[in-house]
Amino acid sequence: MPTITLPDGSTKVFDAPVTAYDVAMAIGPRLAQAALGCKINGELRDLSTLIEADCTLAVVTDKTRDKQPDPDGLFLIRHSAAHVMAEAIQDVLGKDILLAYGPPTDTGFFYDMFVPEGKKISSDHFDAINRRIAEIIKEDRKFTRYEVGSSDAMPKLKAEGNKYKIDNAERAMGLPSSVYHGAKSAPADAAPTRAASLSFYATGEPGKNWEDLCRGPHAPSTGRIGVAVVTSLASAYWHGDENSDRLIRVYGTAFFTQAELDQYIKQREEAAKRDHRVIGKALRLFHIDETVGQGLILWTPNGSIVRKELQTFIAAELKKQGYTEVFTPHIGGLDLYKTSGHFPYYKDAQFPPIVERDALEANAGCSCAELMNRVEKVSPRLAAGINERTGAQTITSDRVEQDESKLVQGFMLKPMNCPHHAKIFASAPHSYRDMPVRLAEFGTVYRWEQSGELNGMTRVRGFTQDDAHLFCTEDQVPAEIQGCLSLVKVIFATLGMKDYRVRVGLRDKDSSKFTGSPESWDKAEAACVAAAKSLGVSFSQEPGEAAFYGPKIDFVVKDVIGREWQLGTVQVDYQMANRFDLSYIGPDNKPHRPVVIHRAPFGSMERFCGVLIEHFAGAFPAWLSPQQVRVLPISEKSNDYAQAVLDTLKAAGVRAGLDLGADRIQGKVKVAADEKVPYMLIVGPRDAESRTVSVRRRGTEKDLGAMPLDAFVSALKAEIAARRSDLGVQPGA
RNA sequence: GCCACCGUAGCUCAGUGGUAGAGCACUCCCUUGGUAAGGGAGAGGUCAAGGGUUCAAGUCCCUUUGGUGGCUCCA
Repeated sequence: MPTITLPDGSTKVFDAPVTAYDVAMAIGPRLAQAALGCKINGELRDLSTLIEADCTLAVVTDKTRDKQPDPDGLFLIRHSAAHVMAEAIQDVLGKDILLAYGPPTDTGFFYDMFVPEGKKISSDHFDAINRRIAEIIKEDRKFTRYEVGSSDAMPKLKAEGNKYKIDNAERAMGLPSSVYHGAKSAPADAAPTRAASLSFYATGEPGKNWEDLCRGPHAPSTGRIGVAVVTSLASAYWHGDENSDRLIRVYGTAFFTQAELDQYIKQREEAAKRDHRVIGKALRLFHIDETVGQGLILWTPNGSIVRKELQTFIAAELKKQGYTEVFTPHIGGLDLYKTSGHFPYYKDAQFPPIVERDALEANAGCSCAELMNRVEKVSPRLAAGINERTGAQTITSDRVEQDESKLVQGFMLKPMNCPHHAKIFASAPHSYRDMPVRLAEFGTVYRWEQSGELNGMTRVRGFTQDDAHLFCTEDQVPAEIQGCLSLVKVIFATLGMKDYRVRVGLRDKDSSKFTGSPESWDKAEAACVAAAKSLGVSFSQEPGEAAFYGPKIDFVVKDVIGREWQLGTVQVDYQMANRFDLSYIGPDNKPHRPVVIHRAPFGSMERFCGVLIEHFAGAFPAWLSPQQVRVLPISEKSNDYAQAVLDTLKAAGVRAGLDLGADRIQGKVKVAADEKVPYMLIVGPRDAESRTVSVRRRGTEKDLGAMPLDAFVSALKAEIAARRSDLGVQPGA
């Protein structure tokens, strides 16, 4: 006799087990008709689920109460659409395509599948697949769930011979895998549930229509999907394991209506226009040249202005916060990075070392492997020093070369700035009275990112961090973290950036893999959490995500196509001072280890500017715009006055341009608008006579009227000085 | 690094084995026009690079290189 509690708090009592559909029907036939599934005790389930015990139940339809598309409803139809797409693909390309795994995602769904040798799925097949999907939807076949006991299920699957499904089933039942032997094989304790039976979904009648091993839930029938299409292809590894089978991941999406799908496609097209790679090319902000190298940004004059203004702004804020600026070279000796620990542990992520010519000649007979060995080994003295200071076998004996004459010295393009900064700190004695020491540098670093990961300005191989290292006493850590975050807050607020989130990486308390005392960690973690809270944006605490040397705070933003990029980071480091033997003299007249805070709140100028281009869609505020004003004479008759206006603007320090082209004014306006110049000054004979300018602000349809040139200049200068994020200069203001 | 797709004028792109194309930008001429492109002419190409098939290759095949989407990675 289940008593069912509905979302409004009311209850319905039934004297026998009922399905969710029956409950919906009892509420109203129109609801039952609209129902796609249900949530029982908060868990999304099929509409046909039989309810035998008391529970809370919400009927899921295509819309929420406030008439928005229901995410749970979308989840249901997309999960179902994944099945329909898989069936369509097998109909078009053959049953020998083996299905692996097909879940819904935020924007649609995908299905991973194994395409046998000699077969191919390409975008040429999309039309045929989409036609078949539409047919299956039109057939409006019911999704029929049936369960098979574990003893019967495995023979059934083995008979079907799809090893991926067998693997999925074994995982679901907590059995050891009989077919997957990858490194990422699920450990026994990772099996969350041991299902007593397996569920299958037939798209129609079991045994007659297409079916798939699937946990569910699904929409009631294919007709309820609305509209579904296949969108793109990619590859993916089985269980994300690169040593395992490579599968084809087919992406698709589904919506309740064609109009919603059309809108989604339109949104994607609009977003693509904001892409920093597109805008960067159109507005000539940066250039990447294959002869220079992949992932290496050439900052063209326009982009350089944006970057320089940003750096000037950041540098001014740093100065207010008591930072001192330093400069360090782009390379450093190998021993520096052996001391810091960056080499050779992260050698795969670095450009290979630069070895002196003499050393190369002396080792000419060596194999490549032996040469690398001689480059990577550490001298006994360096190893002994590090091991003593870190109180552990940080440099293991197999990495030490006793015969120092065999060691090959060299340099590295620096992957990080901290070793150089540590050496600056160590170059002079420090008293506790001097602390904290805050060393800041727009430091350029180089990392060997995998070629497939490179992306415009957001993932590159050479980039300039807005880096600084704060050398402080243990007590100063919380205040310094807070300082880093208030800097982020000021700059994001100035730029009008609100859409970012914060991750706080905490240690895994059950692990012993961290350096520094637990008390220090607790204090630093509390300080990170408190600082993150103070930002007033969404933040998450992620245990186990700390670096081994300390907790950290990361700032994450999304690009126009929804990919997340980590911008800045603030990391507390209890290890570096040990490795570099850093110290300050305390009030007790004894040396103490400082704590180091690494912080690059905007990550890199490259990534930050890339994100900024998308944030503003290329329409920068006046203070950042490569060209702030363009003077447009109505005709050649006004060229002299236009030139005088330009000279006045330039004398005032404004970045101004002049369009003396043979175009009519309409053409000049169009070009200036396309180039997203903040202010156009249209000048003709009338303006020349009264020494005024007709101001047309970016984004307005017409000019805002004439104003005296001097008034415009002073208003614009004020706007620039204030780093306003919107355009405000207008006549009469 | 892996898989798929792509690379034609400065930019955006047509061109399915038979003489290399368009629009914009650029240069010149006409037009002197008050707010999102007036008109005309000209110039501009090793069709990413290399190799192969073919009487003939931008087009088909192979290799290299770069880009895009995804996977994996990211101190």
